[in-house]
Amino acid sequence: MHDTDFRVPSAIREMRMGYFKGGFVVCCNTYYNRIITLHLIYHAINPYRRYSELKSDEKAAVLERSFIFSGLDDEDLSALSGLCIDKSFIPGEFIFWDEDPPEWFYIIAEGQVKVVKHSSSGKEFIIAFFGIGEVFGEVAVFENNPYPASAQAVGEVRVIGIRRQDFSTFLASRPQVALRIINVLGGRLRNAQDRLRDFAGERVEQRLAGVLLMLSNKLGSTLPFTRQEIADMVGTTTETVIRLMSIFRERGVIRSTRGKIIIQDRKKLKLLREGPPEILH
Amino acid sequence: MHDTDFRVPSAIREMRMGYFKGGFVVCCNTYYNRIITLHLIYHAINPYRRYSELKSDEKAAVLERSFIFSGLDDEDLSALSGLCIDKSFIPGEFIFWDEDPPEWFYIIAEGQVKVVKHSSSGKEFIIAFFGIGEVFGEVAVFENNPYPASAQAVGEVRVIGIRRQDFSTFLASRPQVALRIINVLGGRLRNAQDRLRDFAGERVEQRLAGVLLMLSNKLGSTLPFTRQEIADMVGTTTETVIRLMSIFRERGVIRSTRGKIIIQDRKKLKLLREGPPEILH
DNA sequence: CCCGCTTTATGATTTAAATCATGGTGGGTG
DNA sequence: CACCCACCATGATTTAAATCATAAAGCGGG
Repeated sequence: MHDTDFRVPSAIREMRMGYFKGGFVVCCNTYYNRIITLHLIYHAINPYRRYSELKSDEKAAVLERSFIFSGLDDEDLSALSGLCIDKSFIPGEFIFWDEDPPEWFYIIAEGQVKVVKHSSSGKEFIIAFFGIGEVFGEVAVFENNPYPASAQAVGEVRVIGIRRQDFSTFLASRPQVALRIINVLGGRLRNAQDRLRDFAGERVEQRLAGVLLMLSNKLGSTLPFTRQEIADMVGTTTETVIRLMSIFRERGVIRSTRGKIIIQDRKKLKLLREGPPEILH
Repeated sequence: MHDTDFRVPSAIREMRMGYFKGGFVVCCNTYYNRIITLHLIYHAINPYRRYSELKSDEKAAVLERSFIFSGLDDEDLSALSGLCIDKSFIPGEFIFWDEDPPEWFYIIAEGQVKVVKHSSSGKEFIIAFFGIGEVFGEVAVFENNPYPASAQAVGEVRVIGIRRQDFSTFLASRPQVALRIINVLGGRLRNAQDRLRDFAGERVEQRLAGVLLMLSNKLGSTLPFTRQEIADMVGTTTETVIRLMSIFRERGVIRSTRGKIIIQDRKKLKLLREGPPEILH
């Protein structure tokens, strides 16, 4: 692990006034005669980051692997890859921050990225995980509004970035790419709305089951997450996740080791997501 | 209300048994040897609905008023309006159901539409309200997946519909419309993610304040909703909303009459949304 | 190999909100 | 007009989950 290790929630919990802690600056803000705590978290810039390590054809290969650009012909691909730069990030480093101006649009070449938001009380909520070939930061870029959330590297990450303006002009003359983007956005919107419904109506047990299923659809049956991270995705506390996971384990739904969860029985998990077990009695 | 035949939502089709209760039909379905109760709602079809009441240029006028199509020239507008039909719906009637195949893409010409989802326990959750000039059902259409939620008329509603296939071909050659749609989807995605964060991290009081603010941004300071509807948007119970609204009223944040809420003090509402009052002590 | 730190684990207590219960109110309708 | 029904209101009770507390198990580094 590098010397810059970022753990947000613990640092924020007891904050009242601005201070530095573990690479972060945590501050408070007065607003309408009341004190509202805001957390602005700075991060150290990776001193070893280098640009333009990938050759143009390597970039094109990455672009081609992504859903959005996979339909382009060679000419368009090379034109686009000429616009790209690549950046690498160390584990835990933030690629952009909530409220940052939307300069870049990113495609993941290597590693995984989590997109998070912090509630007013400082709790972290993981909106999404993205893997190789997926894009992120796109909403802000297309709307030309500040990023609506922060993006953080999970493990070593290498991304390809395209400037907002360059991408807009590229897009204006490629309707098929625009249609792909509409597809991606539609899928994400649907996903977000499903989760919304779950949050509004369902119990934590069901939401947990839903998140585990969603993750295993994406990553297979072995999930490299701690209970803490799962809790941040489900929107609950670590203790509650640990308790429920213990129950799941007793019932043979999952197995787990430190920092890893193995899903053993997807059928049972689906049942848990669907209905309250009380119906059985 | 007119009593006529039912249109059966596709989710109901594979149900085994069911019974009526207070306007609902409660169905049971066997699934992995367990009984899961689903509450699905039948509705009457408006027997008086007529098609093609609007003339072509009236349709064009509606299209032009919407954000998505406002940039089109007259030629495109008239081409598009030729593809449209219009339908009217009575209060409470469903325009489409969750899981229905996505045949139509709609623009609201008159009235308001709410998009809802039902949780596995049958509770309704209102995902969004749309007014004149706004589109809905678009996610399903672009993805060619079943509608992810149901759309229900609030009051008398008239919509303009475009067939999925027609719209796709129209879109393929109009990148500027595609860009508009990307914008709209982006905004909705951002909105959904904000709400997700709120649901995960914040207390009901804050979520209620957030929903009231969101609605008043859209509709002005007089909101034509019952406590029940607000509860469905916040994802809580009617009683809780009534209690909190009473407190809000005592504090001078809102006034209300039957089925109507008047926002008196937006600043206080913003405070309520932001932070837990405990910080004061 | 020990020390410190993160993760996992589990019990006890508290609390926010759901649920249950009961009653008032206003507005439309036969 | 009286009746019903949807809406608003409030109290009492229950419950799911957060919070508080404590500790064991893994793992990594000096």
